[in-house]
Amino acid sequence: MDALVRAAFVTTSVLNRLGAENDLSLTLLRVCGILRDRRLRMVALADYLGLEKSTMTGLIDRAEKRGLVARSPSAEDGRAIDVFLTNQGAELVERLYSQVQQALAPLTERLNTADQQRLQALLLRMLDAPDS
Amino acid sequence: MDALVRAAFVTTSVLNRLGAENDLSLTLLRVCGILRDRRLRMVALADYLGLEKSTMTGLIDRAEKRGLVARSPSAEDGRAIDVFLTNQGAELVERLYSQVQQALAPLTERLNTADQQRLQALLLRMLDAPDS
DNA sequence: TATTGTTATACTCTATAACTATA
DNA sequence: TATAGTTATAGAGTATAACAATA
Repeated sequence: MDALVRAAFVTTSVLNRLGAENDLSLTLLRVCGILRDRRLRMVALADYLGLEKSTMTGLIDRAEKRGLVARSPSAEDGRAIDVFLTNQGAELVERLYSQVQQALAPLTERLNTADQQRLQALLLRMLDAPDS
Repeated sequence: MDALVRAAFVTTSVLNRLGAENDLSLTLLRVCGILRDRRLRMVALADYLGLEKSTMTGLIDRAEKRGLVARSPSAEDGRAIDVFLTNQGAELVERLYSQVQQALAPLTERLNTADQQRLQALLLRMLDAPDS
């Protein structure tokens, strides 16, 4: 339990630094990561992040102003707004993705390949297990 | 790598919720956790968290106003200020510590005891390995 | 000169409450 | 009535730059 918390802080700190180098807060980094392969409405995005919808408005305002994401009225629901990555945003996400891999490598490579796979398998079983 | 990041987000979200229930931001939760068994000066605290010392001033101001921590001039260095938990702060930390265990239990208990120990051993080896 | 801490300032993140428009 | 999104407001977290006190 302690190890899990420590690992979370170390990992978050790496993501935080990487975000800062690209002028992204951790939250905006996540937003972009979530939108990598999806288009979501404001409320769905807020639910993903555990934030209020009014908070999303500000986040998406700033990301839109920087050309990373765009808004588009939903075709199905006149009230809803879809959010998606622009080309520029998509490029940034791909760049970030490989930066994250590189930045975490010094950590993960302290384990040999077999142990890395064991760790991943254990984490995934923990994260993806059906609700108990 | 993906699993590590996901685990970090899930764990952080649990800590965040627990902090919010006790009116503590994630950062203030960490400050209290760090001070659990130490007394540190402002700069050392800032280094631990990877924050600027001016940010610490605000954080400690608010924590002090709430009676969780206290400041005291360092005996060794006339410039330095030591920060430590008050009795009230220490009580809160102990309460929080067991809340964290309980809140993470649904997650960790998806693994049997042997696998929990394997996971912890792998994480610790990753976190505590000597610099490569 | 360098370090410790604070202050002033500005911006981001966040929630709550009130509002508009659509369902 | 309920839901989706925005706006207004307020407070916390954060960094940068400038400062005073001490080393």
